[in-house]
Amino acid sequence: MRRPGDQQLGISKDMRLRQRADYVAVQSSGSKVHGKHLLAITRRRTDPALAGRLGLTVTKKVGNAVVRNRIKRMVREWIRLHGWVPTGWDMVLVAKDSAARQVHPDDFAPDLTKILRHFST
RNA sequence: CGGAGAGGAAGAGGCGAUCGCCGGUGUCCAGCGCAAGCGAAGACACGGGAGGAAAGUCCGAGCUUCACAGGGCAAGGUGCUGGUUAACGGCCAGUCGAGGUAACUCGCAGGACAGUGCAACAGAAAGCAAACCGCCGGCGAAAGUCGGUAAGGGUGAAAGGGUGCGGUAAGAGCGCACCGCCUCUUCGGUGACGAGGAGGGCAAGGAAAACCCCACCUGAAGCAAGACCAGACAGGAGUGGCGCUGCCCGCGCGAUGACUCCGGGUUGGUCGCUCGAGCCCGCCGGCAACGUCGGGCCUAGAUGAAUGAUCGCCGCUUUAAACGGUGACAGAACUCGGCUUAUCGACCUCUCCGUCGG
RNA sequence: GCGGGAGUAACUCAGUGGUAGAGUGCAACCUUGCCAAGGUUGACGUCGAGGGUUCGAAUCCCUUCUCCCGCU
Repeated sequence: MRRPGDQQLGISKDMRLRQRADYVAVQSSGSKVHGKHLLAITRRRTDPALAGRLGLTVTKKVGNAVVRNRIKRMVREWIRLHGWVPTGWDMVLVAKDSAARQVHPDDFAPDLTKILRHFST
């Protein structure tokens, strides 16, 4: 049971993008924010009360399976500890080649704080 | 002590805590049911959660579909022998050949008197052999010419047994000895083959990772296979056939059906999906690979795809010291048996060679 | 995950055991008052990488790397 006031840190299945159609919808009509290692594409959901959803795209060009998994885990962990995607939004993060050389979740902090600040404007 | 060879086993170092992710079991619970009971979503508790290569997809199988069972051709694969296995191109033991002082390692290791082709250039001649130079003999004053000759030179990757002695005009398996080769044969071995004996008197070269021949093996496709549920849509044209998909035979199916093309709709869910030729220990059989039997264990099942992050202590390591680093190759996708490739730092066992000491 | 295909000059491609070729491009020269076109000549290459078979390998065999395509 979650008590009122607690910060929610878990991420369930309805807080992630899980269908190809969702990715296509965000990538075709969302707005883009460039970072050093990441590209963010954000889009408002139809109902602003729905939970924020995150999708991660790391192509084979970036690295092998171990590298791609590590990038996803680091980015997902940082966002989980910093409030996740705001309610009512979808966001797709695309890793750039330089993301493969990062070794710690905080290495993505400059990009991700810039991206999260974008939601408030 | 130094050098070398063979094999084995384990590893994001260990313990604890917190925040998360994935699925499993149990409890509570809406609801269904007369009842026994079943049990959605969610919450809580308990325990589980990447590798030796999970990789490349190079082989072999299970499983599923192609209506059923079959014969022939074609195509492809394997290739010393004997075992092993569900099967294999794997593994084990041996044979032969090559390399190494040795331990040991490496080998696509059948057939070239079944046939067809190939060998550029060079060279006189390259596959029923052949006389350029040379050597020897006859004729001739000589140039030369006619013959003999494969020991020598030269060409070539390769020149039709090798070495030695005899022999001869010079030579030549022409003769002899040893080695090689071929045929027959004795003994040992399941066999590959080995050890010998007798004879032949050299004809029979290379290459089969050229075609091919021989022996053995193979139906095709693949979990995106395939089965079911829910939902959506709009039909039209053509072909006489279609099916285990290259061909033939045989067989079967077939006009509200089949196939092809155009157009339209969907891109959801459940099952398959993890208990299996499974893993560990022990006895016995076997040189071994492996097998019989007994006991114990349950060990990821995701689907935009889960193993991560933070903190404390200890260990290792870099450094003057650390608040630094924690390693290499690399991430399950139906499941097994192999092969191959990538790779860090240590550890253990056995063997060989050299040196010194006893 | 499964299935299939390709790597040869700067680019596009031939070459299927015997000296690596063509076109475009590049450089120099000729032609022109100058440029283009045309002509002549030239440089161009670890045949993706490693190992093997063969006297000899781009070609045959094995291993490996990179890229591309198809299947829900």
